[in-house]
Amino acid sequence: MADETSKRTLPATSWAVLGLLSFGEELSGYDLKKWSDRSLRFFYWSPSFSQIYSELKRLEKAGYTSSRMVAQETGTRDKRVYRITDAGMTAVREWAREAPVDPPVLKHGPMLRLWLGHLLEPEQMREVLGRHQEFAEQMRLHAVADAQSAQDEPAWAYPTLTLKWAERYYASERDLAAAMLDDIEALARARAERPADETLN
Amino acid sequence: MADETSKRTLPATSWAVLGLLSFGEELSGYDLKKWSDRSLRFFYWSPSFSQIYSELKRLEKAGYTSSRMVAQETGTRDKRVYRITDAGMTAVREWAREAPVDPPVLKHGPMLRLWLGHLLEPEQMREVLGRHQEFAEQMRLHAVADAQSAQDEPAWAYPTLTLKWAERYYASERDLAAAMLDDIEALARARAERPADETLN
DNA sequence: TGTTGCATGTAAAGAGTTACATGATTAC
DNA sequence: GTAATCATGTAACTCTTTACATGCAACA
Repeated sequence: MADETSKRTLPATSWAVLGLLSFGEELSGYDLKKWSDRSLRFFYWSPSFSQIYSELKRLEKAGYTSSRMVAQETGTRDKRVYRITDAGMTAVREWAREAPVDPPVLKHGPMLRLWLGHLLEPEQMREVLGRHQEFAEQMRLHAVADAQSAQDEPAWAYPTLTLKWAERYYASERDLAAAMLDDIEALARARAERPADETLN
Repeated sequence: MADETSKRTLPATSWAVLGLLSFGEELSGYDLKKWSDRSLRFFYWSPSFSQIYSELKRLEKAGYTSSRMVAQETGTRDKRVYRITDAGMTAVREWAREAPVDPPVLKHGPMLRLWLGHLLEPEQMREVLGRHQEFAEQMRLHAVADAQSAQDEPAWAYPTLTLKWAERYYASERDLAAAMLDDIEALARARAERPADETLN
């Protein structure tokens, strides 16, 4: 209920936040940001705090969540916790089952640089790829750690599968960088043998 | 020259468009969109026409490109073609060499769905992954085809390397989907043997 | 005393998309 | 005739981030 028309027009990020609540827990905006950083982040980027708060407002307006203030015994500022409603559960289930799946979007900063290899020194290309290997390995390790802390919770079975996917994804990213380092070496050797082609760089 | 302060603040998309021009060709906005679809798209999404036109305006204002109108002999509407200036070449080289590399950003629609597996039927998960496999394979084939049409052009050596990277990347995406299909089967079997855990779904 | 973590939110700006408008040419 | 391709651009809108504001508690 509440605003029926907004149902179809919610952006994917709203559904992601509602999805986080669909596991049944009562969470604050702050909690949601943390959960998001440990799950969504590996395959769907993590929204900023401010966006999470505005998504929560939108979801509540749509009747998909309800909230209440909780006084903190320890003395810190009171917090507002959110819970998914029946209408929200119905809506997110319907979205998950019926909405068209958005194609994956990749904005790969390191590749954008290497694509402009004619403007770089070979050493700079190696550095970009080396840093990317480290980044990918770090992400892989975080995915492993987060998957471990969720294991054996039946409710988290599918999130755990996506973390497993992420672990393999970042392992592949790391290996793809290594393969490209080899390709760059091969290209540099070929150019050294036949240096007539130096039209650019 | 022109607005020195805008140099550092240009968004990555501006640099991507300027990068497209850094290979030396004189191109129209329409051409740039096509080039973008055959290269950037595989690792950095392709901006819309309207954004390309506004980026070109911004780049010209910054003094990084110059343009001229060209009358079409065949009778179609006149077009405006853009060329990179010396200042633009200097700026894009400096950006490529010195600006911090943005970390890769992934928004993986199919994984967002599967992460909400508790809201889906197993059949729907298989369908999402099956479609994703097809998507990945199509992207891989496009990357192969585009790499082939650029081969042996020494100026396109690095773009060709990134297309090679893309070919492997999409092959990996395809294989990762297959691995996840197996994981889902294994999970379904485990649940069938021990159906006590049906707390959700 | 200063930093980190918890906790929530507003305001402003920028990035990027979709829809729309226009109009000629070519191929079916 | 009508669909597709070439070709450029504006307007409105949405998404998303950054910077800022506020304030307590624990810890070093």
